[in-house]
Amino acid sequence: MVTIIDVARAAGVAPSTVSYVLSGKRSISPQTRRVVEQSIRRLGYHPHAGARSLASSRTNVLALVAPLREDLTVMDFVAAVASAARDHDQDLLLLTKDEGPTALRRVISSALADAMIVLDVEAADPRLPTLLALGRPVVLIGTPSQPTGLTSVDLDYTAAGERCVEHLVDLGHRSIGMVGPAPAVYQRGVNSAFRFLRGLTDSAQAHGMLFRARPCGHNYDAVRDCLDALLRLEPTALVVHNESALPIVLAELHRRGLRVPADMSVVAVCSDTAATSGAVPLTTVSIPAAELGRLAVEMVIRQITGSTQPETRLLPPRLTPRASTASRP
Amino acid sequence: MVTIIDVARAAGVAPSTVSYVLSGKRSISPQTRRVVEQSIRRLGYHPHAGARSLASSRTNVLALVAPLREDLTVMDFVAAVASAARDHDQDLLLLTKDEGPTALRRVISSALADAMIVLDVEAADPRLPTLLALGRPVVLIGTPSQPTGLTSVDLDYTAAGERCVEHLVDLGHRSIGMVGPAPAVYQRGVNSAFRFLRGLTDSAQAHGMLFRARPCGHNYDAVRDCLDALLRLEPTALVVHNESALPIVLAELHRRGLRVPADMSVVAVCSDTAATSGAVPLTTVSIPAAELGRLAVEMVIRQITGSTQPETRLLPPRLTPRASTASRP
DNA sequence: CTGAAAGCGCTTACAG
DNA sequence: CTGAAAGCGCTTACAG
Repeated sequence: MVTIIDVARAAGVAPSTVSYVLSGKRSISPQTRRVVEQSIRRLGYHPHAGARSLASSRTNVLALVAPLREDLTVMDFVAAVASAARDHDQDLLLLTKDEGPTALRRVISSALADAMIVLDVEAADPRLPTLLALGRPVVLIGTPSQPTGLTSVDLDYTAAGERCVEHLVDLGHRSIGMVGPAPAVYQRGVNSAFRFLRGLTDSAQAHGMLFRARPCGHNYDAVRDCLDALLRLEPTALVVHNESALPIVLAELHRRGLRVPADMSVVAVCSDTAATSGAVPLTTVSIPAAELGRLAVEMVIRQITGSTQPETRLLPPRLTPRASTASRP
Repeated sequence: MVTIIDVARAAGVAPSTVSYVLSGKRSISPQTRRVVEQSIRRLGYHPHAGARSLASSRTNVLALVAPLREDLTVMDFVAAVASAARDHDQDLLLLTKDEGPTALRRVISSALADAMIVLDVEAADPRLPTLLALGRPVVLIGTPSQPTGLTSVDLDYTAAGERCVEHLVDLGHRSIGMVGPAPAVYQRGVNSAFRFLRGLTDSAQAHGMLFRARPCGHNYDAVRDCLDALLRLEPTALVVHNESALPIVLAELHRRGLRVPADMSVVAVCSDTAATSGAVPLTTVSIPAAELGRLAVEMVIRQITGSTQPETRLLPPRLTPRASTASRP
């Protein structure tokens, strides 16, 4: 292995000088810098991460705690965080949600990472106290129901609900049904589910609209039952907050002879990919995974480099009208 | 931070003894072991990963190089590798495919990981020479077209193609259409695409069946065109090797008044989740992501701990009959 | 069965 | 603007 001593010898300088060229922590004469950089390149030198971490107590590694279920949105977040991390010269350690609080403690205590980004936080999440106790830089993607003293970023789901209703009001709709996340999601206390529902409900009421919401599993029977229940109110529009159920919902509307958007408008909350891969491009409030991931990395790095106050950042929703919504039939 | 010296002091032994208790690399008296383990627990000691890596030249970290696109199967692989890694007390560093060969060199040279698991290898993959030159433990998930001197695991796609045809032959079908991966997949030279097609083609010919295959993008227009082309042969069965296009294919068959399986049998190559989330549970040859991920981790660890010969391991396909295939109409 | 000590490859005060 | 040296927290021969 090529060490800093090899580079120093090749460049005719002290190892510390090589270190300072690399870190930029003190001024180096242009000639010295040039010679050192040349040697680094010529020898293919890469600093030993462990040695660096031992000496500096910085790993330049971020840990991402993700729920590794089959879910395109999760994949979006992982991709966004990975790419943002690299843009900031950080590597990414991947932890799975089911490893629980002990894994977080282990990773921080053994100096495998400097900071954590945590996806899919639940209402009474057992990792929250641990995260707080660790006293390390943390950013949650998602919003816990209680203030936790931790920094978080999320889509403003309340505003997203309102935005959906406004869009449908503008199109003249008077009755809306909502296909929600699976019952398990509500049981786990995933806050975004409640906030989106709240936004819809309040806004529907404010506009004097008929509104009914149902949780919905993502298998055929669950979707059929859900639609049976919703269609009793004779809605002319459906809001779907369940990416996995989405294709089934569309297939089932079709089966019932309800054309989108002629007979039924559909607004979905999902990734743009999911929205545009079906037969009819869907009007969406998209989950800005790329932006949230990037933001999370930036905020966690700000915490690493200087101390900051815990804050909650909610991104405003953006509704993109596509072919699945139209004026009330 | 709690160090090995703190533990040693608390237990009244030398630091080296604590180290040996942890590693099990020499015999320790039961009393000493007990006292040391107690101190470790009481103090909440976690060895410093960097220090350990520096002293032992082992990181206990595996690097996974994944294509982070929106794809449930990729997610399956990532989840499988992550969980298998933890079962072997390894942590996981996540690299993205688009970081290219330099990232691999960087990670190995700077001792961030001991070994690599690489997904989504292409025919003329620029990472292959680098991987070989690194001389580190590597397992590819997928099969390069040329023998590379690297170990790999994959589904036996040729056999998978044959299996699909046999299943349909048994049901009396005489004409089969195949909805393939996107043209870009063939252009990238993803070997599994060619091998699956080969298996289908050869087997169809051997059974004297009509067979036509088409690559297919995963948007509505592409699917419509693809089906237009395939249906000219009046197939009674479709094999779909394109998870993203799958829901669109089903929707489009429906639109054309073709009932599954009454008018058209469908066999899909995809994850079980994708197969069972639609209105009709699909007959599949499933991609055994969990098994492949686990196997890859085991093989790479075998390489780390003792040297081994490069080998290629192909898992036999398993066809699961579900509701989407039936006897020829 | 256990200890004392060298050494892994860096960073960073200390000194000039 | 640069160097010599201590020290980060482990592991592992060496010794007994």
